[in-house]
Amino acid sequence: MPELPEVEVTRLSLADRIAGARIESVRLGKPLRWPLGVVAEALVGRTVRGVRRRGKYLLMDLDDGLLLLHLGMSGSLNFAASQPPAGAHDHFDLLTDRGILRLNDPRRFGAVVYAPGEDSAQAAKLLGRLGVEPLTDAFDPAAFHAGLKRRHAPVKQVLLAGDLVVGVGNIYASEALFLAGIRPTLRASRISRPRAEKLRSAVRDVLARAVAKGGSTLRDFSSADGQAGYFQLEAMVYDRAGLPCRVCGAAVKSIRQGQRATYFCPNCQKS
DNA sequence: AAAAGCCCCTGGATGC
DNA sequence: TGCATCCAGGGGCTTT
Repeated sequence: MPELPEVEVTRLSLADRIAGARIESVRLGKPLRWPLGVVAEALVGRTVRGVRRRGKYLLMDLDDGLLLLHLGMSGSLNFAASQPPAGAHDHFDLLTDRGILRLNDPRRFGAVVYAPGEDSAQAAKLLGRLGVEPLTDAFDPAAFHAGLKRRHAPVKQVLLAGDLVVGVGNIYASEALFLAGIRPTLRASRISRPRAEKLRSAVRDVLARAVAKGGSTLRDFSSADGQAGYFQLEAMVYDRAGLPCRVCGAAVKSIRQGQRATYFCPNCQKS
């Protein structure tokens, strides 16, 4: 589920409502990617200052420290005045004086990490390897092209890796490459400057439009106020294997790259 | 340094 | 109906 648009939509649906909330208690379900353990007690009494996003991480600024949330493959947040009894996949509740923030994550690839201060080694390690934010001016054509030049892997996998540019997951990588007319298997280093600029624009365009549509709800994503996303209805190639390309009518192809499905139009993306 | 695999986990869809 | 197999929006870690 959650690529940059879904995480950003979650943030937008949550930030204003939770800002200023005082944490009263924490409920833990099964362990997520890393067990939060007794550290949960350190959260009690803290106040939430705001919510930022870095790549696919949500960063909750506290009056003392930082709480990192990652939705993994199947996670979603819900923030409401009250919550039903915790279900089998509700693994983290933050009970505050403004409502309860609940993380539901069936596959448990998500994570909650508490960074007590600026010096949290774990947080620094996780955030330190992240590439540039695609929707900011820091995502500039020259640097992006130079980064691609340095990589010999297929461009789809370079986009997914997240160390050059963050936030592009499996849906939006295929979509951006379609918009740019680039074959996903093309080695990143072989992309010309003009095509790199086209790809940069495509990445920004598809991510921004997906945020505007509330993200993509493939099975169960919803924002923190329960809204589904609708961008999946506009997908040009993702999950459309065998169906006609919306531009030229050729059959969309599906291949596997690094154990993930990739979709492209063999006619619109010749190289 | 970069690339390629492996693995974490659960549930839904498909096929026999 | 039951059971096995494959696949799914991510990414950290280990091995080449």
